Amino acid sequence: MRISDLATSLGTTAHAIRFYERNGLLPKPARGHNGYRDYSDADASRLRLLVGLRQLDLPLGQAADLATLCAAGRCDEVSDELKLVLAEKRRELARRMDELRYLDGRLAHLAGQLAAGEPPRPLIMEKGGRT
Amino acid sequence: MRISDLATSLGTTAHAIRFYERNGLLPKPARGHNGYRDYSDADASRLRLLVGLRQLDLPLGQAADLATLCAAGRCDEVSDELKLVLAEKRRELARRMDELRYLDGRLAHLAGQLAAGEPPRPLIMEKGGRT
DNA sequence: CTTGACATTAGAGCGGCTCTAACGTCTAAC
DNA sequence: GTTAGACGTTAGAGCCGCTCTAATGTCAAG
Repeated sequence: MRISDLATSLGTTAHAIRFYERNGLLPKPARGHNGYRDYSDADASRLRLLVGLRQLDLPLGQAADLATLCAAGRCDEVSDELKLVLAEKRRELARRMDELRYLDGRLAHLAGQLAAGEPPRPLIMEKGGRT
Repeated sequence: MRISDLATSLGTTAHAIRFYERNGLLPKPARGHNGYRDYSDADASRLRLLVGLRQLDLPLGQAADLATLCAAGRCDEVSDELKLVLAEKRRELARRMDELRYLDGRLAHLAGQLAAGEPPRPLIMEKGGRT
């Protein structure tokens, strides 16, 4: 299987796959007589796991480590690790959502001020303003 | 006013301020006899606006442009521009929140599967799997 | 034979800082 | 007068995760 077929089938790009390989996150695949990368099914499922974990927004290094572990036949350990990782990820996500909600509140407030012709106080201080 | 006083008073860092200057986003301030940067009140309020806009998560370049415009005495134009920018930003924020919610749903689902001892299907395919 | 789509590589670029190294200068205490 | 420690200066590398480019090679179809 060639690189862009693999990329397409997993919803990523050939560029990204080469990037992973360059950075040692994927093993170097076999090469055809022309030098093109030739991916086995095992290569493909390893990459599928990596891509899947990335889609869960795990850091690339962590995703790669887990994919490696699973490729080494220790998928059970991956599952255990994943339980912890997912829980932490959800907490992080909750924090992030709070931040976004807070920011949206600020934007809404500011937009209201601007619409009413008020000066956006937190941003612009009047020249002579004493307080 | 020296750089780290300014930084502290605006909730940013001396590093960041120098970074802005290096990249032409802020004018070069006066220097004391020792070569230290010496910021005027006008410098400070310009930076305050820049920092404030950054806290609204506007892109740095855009924040700097608006701060420059306001420093040039055209704060009214800034207000007008800001109305549009904020509206777009809120739409972007809404999209982002949707993404996070979707991701959280996936994580929750997957965590449930793992807790039940099921294989995390979208990630790991069985060897002999025919479908 | 040509066209066009694929492949190869190393390396730069993105945003927005953050940090480092290697150095100069100020202030206060002794 | 000297010393310690907190500040300042600079240019440049590092972070993340790609994304894109340039310059070149290979292949299948018409």
